[in-house]
Amino acid sequence: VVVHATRRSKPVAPTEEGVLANLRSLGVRVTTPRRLLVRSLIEAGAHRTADELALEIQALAPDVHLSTIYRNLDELERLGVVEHAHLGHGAASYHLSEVAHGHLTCESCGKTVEVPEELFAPLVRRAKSEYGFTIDPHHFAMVGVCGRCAHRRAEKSE
Amino acid sequence: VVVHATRRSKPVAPTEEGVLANLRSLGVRVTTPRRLLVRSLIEAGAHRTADELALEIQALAPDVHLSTIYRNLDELERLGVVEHAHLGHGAASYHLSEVAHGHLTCESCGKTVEVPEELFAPLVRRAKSEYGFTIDPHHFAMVGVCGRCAHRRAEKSE
DNA sequence: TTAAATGCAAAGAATTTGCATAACA
DNA sequence: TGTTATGCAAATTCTTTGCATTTAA
Repeated sequence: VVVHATRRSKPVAPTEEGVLANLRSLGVRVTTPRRLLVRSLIEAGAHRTADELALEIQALAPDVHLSTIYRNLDELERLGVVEHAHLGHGAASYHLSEVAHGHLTCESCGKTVEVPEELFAPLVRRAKSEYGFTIDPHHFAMVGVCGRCAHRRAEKSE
Repeated sequence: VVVHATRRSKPVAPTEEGVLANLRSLGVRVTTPRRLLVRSLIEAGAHRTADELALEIQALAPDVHLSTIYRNLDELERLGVVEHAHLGHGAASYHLSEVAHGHLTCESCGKTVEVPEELFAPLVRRAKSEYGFTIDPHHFAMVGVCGRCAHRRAEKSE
């Protein structure tokens, strides 16, 4: 479950045909599994594990194998069309590449909030100047506790 | 490999007997596997995967099983003596609980730099005020590229 | 027609669990 | 002595790989 916590001037929403045309231009063949994968990623509008994508795709084409999905996600990631992030202890989450953003994942309810990259700016800046380290703030989520769960916990302990 | 990038007033270094006494006081039995695990964690002074700990421990007591190490790490974590962090795609890293710190892990060379928690302060503050989200900055590393690797890459592309 | 992509089965890492046995307190 | 912890084997979860077959271009 992903809550989009930020309104920003959104890029033109990717379309299935647009993404596929892009793939064709990169010399990648357009196959049924790929078409369905792109479709699921667009419709998801959020993060999906390989397994979740498989379920959606297999509803339309039962033969598409999980390994094909993994292979295609890797391929699309190599091409810069897709990214994955680690939002917690379990499986990786995949989503179409868009405007850079970070992730806050609640340990308690599992929800992930997307936040604008600029929240990470001070951290990124200091890591660079003090440690020479260039942070990629997208790949691993910051984990913690969301407001609702914190509130619920506070009530419980009263 | 962990580079300690920060000098700070360090807490009293934990000793094997100290940690074990603490465990005893918590009603936990002191066994050979536990003693060796605590010893390895202290001597490591750094992050170790369960596997690495197993190798060190099995050099002294070959029968200690990896599952015992996982169970004990879980147990010690529940007691607050140990913490784990995800520094990249592979296995989790375990270390004794100490002063809170964050992790910067280089995707290129795999080295991890420990940085003081205060670097995360602005991010933590804004996540709290703008999204009601309480970040735990220790559990997942920020990944990126360290200065040395960035430098090496820059040279290569010249 | 032919290189690229697929489905399937099987392997692989990391971690967890069930259970009979061993050992701390 | 009575739990608690252990060793072992087997199961689980997530992901990758080898290979014969199919398919897009």
